[in-house]
Amino acid sequence: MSGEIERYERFRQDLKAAGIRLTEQRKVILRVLAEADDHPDAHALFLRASAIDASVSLSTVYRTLKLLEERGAIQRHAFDDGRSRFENNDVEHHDHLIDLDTGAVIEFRSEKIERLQAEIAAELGYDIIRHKLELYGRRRSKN
Amino acid sequence: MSGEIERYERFRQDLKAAGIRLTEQRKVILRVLAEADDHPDAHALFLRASAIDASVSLSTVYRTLKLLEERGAIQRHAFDDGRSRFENNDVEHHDHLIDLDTGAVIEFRSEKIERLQAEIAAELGYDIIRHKLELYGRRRSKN
DNA sequence: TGACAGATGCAAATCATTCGCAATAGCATC
DNA sequence: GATGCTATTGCGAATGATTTGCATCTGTCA
Repeated sequence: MSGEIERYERFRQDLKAAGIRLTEQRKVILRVLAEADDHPDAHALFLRASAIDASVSLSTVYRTLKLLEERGAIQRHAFDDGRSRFENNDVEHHDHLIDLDTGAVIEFRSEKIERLQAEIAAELGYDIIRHKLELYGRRRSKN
Repeated sequence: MSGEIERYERFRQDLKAAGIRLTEQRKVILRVLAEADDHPDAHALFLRASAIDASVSLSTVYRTLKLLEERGAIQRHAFDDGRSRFENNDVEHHDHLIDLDTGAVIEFRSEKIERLQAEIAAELGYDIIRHKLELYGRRRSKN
């Protein structure tokens, strides 16, 4: 995927433009995030970053994640397992289906559901800022 | 609402049938839950229960909540504010719209969305066990 | 190259929740 | 109604994820 490099560059530009220092640790974390195509939690990202540069601390991982989340560069998800999981925010919006047996996360998107949500909120007098749709399911047995 | 008394009785019967002791503390917590028509967290429930019977501890509130959740008598929700909120499980299934400014929780239900979710899961080869749909929004300005 | 504000690592602090343990109290039995 | 066994309780300590205080370090820009 060349998308990873683009992603990394986007992170980089984004921080630069905001006058935020591009430290060695941040570079490593940005790289790890850019390469991630799963939904890692803070500790997993810390492990991946540490493997590249041992000077990266868990605190900095948390601080950087918060920074990127605030700038809208990544998304934080709170699935039902307690900790937060992160994902690049440059992809098209989608929802998640979590496999209850394996913990696997499958992404999907339904235009119809998006539209219905907006309609429902409007009826209730609200504008949706964001939403969360998670399906928890089991693989359908093929009998 | 006379529903509260029925609810309380249902909790009571449920625990009794399972051979679980009906302690003074549990009675108070069951009552508080039966009376709740909002989505209180553990600490809020603890405060309400303490007001009735000071001998109720936070630990017991947590233990009782877990007990009732496991027995399917109440539902646990993990909105984006970190802690768990609880709600009676005898009401019709519904989803939630959370007011980002006030924290208020509005319940709604859409048959269409329910159906679409099942369709999507089926296409991906899954059966939905449960799902979570939360809309986070702001009151629409009336101009 | 120097200066300084922003960033870092570490350890300690939070916050919600759980757990260990000795003391207590349901509840079935006598 | 008393007795005994075990589930349950309150307390405080432990946990796990995340945040924060602080002394030290390091980008960045002049």
